[in-house]
Amino acid sequence: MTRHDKTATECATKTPAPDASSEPSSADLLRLDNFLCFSVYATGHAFNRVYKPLLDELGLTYPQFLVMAALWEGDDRTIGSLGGALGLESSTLTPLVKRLETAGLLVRRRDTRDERVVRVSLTEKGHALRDAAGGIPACVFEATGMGLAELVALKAGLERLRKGLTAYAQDHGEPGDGR
Amino acid sequence: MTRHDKTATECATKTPAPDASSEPSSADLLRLDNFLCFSVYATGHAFNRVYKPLLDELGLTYPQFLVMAALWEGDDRTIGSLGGALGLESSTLTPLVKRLETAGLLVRRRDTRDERVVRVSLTEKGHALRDAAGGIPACVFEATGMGLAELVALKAGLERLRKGLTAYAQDHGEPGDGR
DNA sequence: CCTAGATAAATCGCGCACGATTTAATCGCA
DNA sequence: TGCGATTAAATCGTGCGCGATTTATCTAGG
Repeated sequence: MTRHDKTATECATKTPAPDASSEPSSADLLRLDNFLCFSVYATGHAFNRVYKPLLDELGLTYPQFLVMAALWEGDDRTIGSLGGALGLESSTLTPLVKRLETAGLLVRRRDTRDERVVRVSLTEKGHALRDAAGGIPACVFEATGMGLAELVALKAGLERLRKGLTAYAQDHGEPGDGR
Repeated sequence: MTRHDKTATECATKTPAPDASSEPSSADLLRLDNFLCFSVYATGHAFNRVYKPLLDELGLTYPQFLVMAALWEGDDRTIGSLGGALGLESSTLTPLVKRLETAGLLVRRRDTRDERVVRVSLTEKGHALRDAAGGIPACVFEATGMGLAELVALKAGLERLRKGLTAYAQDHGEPGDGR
């Protein structure tokens, strides 16, 4: 109660007055098929369904695959660094990485310089998996049924969107410590 | 074992031979920042972070909000119909809808014509919530930091992509019952 | 030194999300 | 009519994903 967040009502007041008669009604604005966020949400699920059979062969889930990809790019990283790259919290990564360790793909050990941080590094098996995963991008590209140029443009738009949303969440989500 | 899926290796064979010296290497193809799927994945998380404080006021999670939006669009729907609209399984929806019922936003009752199906309909409170949610689209639009035209184009691209991925998953994911 | 605050992971509880299975009702067809 | 096949939800087990809290370690200030 004491906390004073920006409310939906506040935002609504910023909506330009409904002067233009051709403007969509508020009813329309709440239609599911108008939601960009729903497109993103559902496309994420669709990607997952394409990846699943491919990743099953490797014994990975999709988030696990992303962690492995991050490690193939740069080995011997901390949990925090992985979290930064993937946008995930330690509460998500810790158990996920432990599963990858159980699978023998990596090892976790505390940094000797600073015992707080955990360094994650690939095993031989973890490195080897990269070759097995080599065919996946081509598969997924084929699955999109779209041209390379379109996909590149789409990705650029998404990155812009992501940046905007992240900046906004930073400003409006955090409690008012304007540090 | 007996099942014979299309494997990543199979797909990989469709990859043009690594002859062209200017082609991106397989190493590049596995770079995280080249993954469109990662952009989609991370943008979904970013949307969630923007929605969370807004939906907290309504006492909804993001998937719950989508279900409510679907019901605002068309009330008295079955679990299956909701699943079709949102791309979710009954195993996801059943508990989610039960939580919305506990919150007093809707009621579930079995169809008298066909006792297998469950019909979900909004309560007074469920309808009323629509007004409280009215400001959200404007908030989210503001959060994107992008223009309307861009967002519309982005959504169109995503829908095309989703359609492609879904079609592919249908063909390649299902066991070979080409009935 | 040694303690107050900061920092990195880990832990806990909750809610998705799915595949596989189960339960219950309906349909089809001989 | 009756009984196998189909269909709709529900149930179960596993793995994300997050916020809030906890634990362990490090850093600064006195």
